[in-house]
Amino acid sequence: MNLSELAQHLDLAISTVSRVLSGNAKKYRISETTARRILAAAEEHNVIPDPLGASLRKGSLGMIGLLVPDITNPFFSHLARSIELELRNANIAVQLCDSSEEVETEARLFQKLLARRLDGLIIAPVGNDTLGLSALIEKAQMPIVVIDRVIPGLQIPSVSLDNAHAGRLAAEHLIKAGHRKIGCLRGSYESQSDQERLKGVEEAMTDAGLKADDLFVAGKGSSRTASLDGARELLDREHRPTAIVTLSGQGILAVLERATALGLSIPGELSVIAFDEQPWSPFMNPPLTTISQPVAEMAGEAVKFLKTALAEKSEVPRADSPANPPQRVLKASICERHSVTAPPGDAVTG
Amino acid sequence: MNLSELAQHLDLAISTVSRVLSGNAKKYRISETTARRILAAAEEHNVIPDPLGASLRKGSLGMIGLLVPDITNPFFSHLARSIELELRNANIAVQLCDSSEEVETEARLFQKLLARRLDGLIIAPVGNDTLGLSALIEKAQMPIVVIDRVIPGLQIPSVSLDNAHAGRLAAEHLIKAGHRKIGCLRGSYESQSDQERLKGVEEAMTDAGLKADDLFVAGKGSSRTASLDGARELLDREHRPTAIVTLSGQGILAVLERATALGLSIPGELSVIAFDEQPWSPFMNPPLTTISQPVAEMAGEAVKFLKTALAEKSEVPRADSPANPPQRVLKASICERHSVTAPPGDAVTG
DNA sequence: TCCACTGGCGCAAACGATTGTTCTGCTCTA
DNA sequence: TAGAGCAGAACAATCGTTTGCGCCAGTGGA
Repeated sequence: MNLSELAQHLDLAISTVSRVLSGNAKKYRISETTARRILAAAEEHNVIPDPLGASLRKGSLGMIGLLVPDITNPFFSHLARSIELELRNANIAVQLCDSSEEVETEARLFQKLLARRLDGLIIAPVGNDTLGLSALIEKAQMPIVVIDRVIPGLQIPSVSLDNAHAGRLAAEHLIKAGHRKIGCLRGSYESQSDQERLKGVEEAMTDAGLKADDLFVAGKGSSRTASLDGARELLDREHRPTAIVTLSGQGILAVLERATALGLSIPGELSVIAFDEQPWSPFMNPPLTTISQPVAEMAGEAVKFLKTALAEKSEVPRADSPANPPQRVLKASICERHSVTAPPGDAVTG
Repeated sequence: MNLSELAQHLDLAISTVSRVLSGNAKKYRISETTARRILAAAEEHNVIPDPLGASLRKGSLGMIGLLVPDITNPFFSHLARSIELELRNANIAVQLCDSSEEVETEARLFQKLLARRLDGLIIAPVGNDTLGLSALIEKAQMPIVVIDRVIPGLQIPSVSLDNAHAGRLAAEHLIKAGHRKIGCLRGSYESQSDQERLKGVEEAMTDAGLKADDLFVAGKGSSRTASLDGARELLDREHRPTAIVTLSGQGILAVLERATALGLSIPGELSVIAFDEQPWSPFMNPPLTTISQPVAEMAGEAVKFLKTALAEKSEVPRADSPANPPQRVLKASICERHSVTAPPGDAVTG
């Protein structure tokens, strides 16, 4: 039963019913009596205004899109949960899209989300701009906030991690423990986060007087097999690195798997540091030293940015260009456990 | 720019534009020439039909709701990903809702989803029916499929695990290894899955001639602290169980944490089996013996059921009662690793 | 007596598409 | 030459709300 039927049933105008049911009774001076009558009848016949009609009229869907590379990755599932929770209170629904860490899929999904005319978008881009995602974002007439990455030269609100700092954090910890040959396992080759983290590692090594030869990099994808190939590339060689940083996702599992297969003891023969911190990190074998991102805070900031963007959109646009879009960069921290020690045959202690 | 503006611009009727843009040009005998002209102009002015108008007219949103207890739980995030992926191909979007394993929140969200007039719903209920969710489901005029649980007496398509069998699987494995005193750590107290798994454990123990006294049960919630309390209850006693099954979620982490704190070696002094299998299970300390659910298959079945339900809905309802709703029950399997061994002081071997 | 005011509500125009029906010219055939 | 038949496109109803505006009746003041 819809509003007009209910109105007819009560012998009232549909407009009156609408005003009461949307809680604007007094604003439009509907009498107590009528309001009650409508409310009661609505309750009885289980009538709730169809949001579709309302959306059409109001020009707002009450829903935003969330595009992540992999909802299975705990970082993103935590992000998703926090975001959904926060937006729920503002009565905004969340449409979920998972790009499987593929840039083409990401681009396709982005288009689909745009076509759906949602109120806004929170997007955690997979990686670089091979497919011109940033151009798409720029053209889109829709509040968008980018999370986990900042797109250079793009005037879009973003919340991200200082990835270079995070990489540096890991590398400095290893260097301090005495390591000279450090390996890095990338996730997706296109991941910009990984590239920046790698840069941080390089800087720390340079600062410590190490050379480019001392840095080993591998990894061409985030799938299990791709990670395993990368781990093999790093470990199945004569002069292997004495420590490895897995730059994202579940790379750490691949390293552990390969090390186990080779009979390498961790941290005795190989030290490891993993992105990101997880609930089970303390219970791995050995307990993992990890780099931890402030997930909840990132989600909170993203939602805040989105809300202000939504508000600005619904206002009359004062000037053509709004104030500089807010960009927030957060810092990671290190969780020291037992997967890092001095390299074999080294007497140096942290 | 919308269709009518484009139509005006081209000096054509909006209906013609609509038909071409929705790909029904030949069905309505629009000439090649006109079709091309429209397509080109649409491309140029970046016109895509607003799905809102279409939805209103067609009475279908092209979106379903997915209500899970905790998207952060790998079981559900995998589920979500599979579901979203499969529905994407059918051009159906997914709205995500996370009930935080709280029955009240779940009920509230369920109402909200109903109010949104989505095309359908996939719901993985938290637990029992204290709040009459099943009644709500029954009344709802909307295709719904229930996943991970079957609601007794409810004629609704469902995909679930044979939880009793899964519990039995775990218990039998422990009994075979020589254990006589078995502990179970529940997640949420209301979780029906956990209750059924527990029942399976009980049955296996009865079958093996063990008594009710030999079964220890604890756990009042799925949060980290609640789990930890449960673990404490099980382990901080004189005559503690020699083996523990964690019935869901991340209970295993709490058991490991408490065991570590108490200096209990696993599996030497305490054997454990965990629900569910995870990518990192093999790399825990010790590598975990787990009970594994066929997640992808469950998601696939759920989507299949939902699709047929959607199709039936759009058809003319032939009879008042459709055929018996499909209910599929899948079996779990056990992944044997190294967290189970004979109990201390026992010579029995598997 | 008349006017101004206001409380209470109805009218009707959007919002943006889809689709059954109708209308206008043709061409073809008898 | 006229009726049939068809291609091509326009008309208009419809989906379910929201909301600016207008209408009517009663009340108080002048």
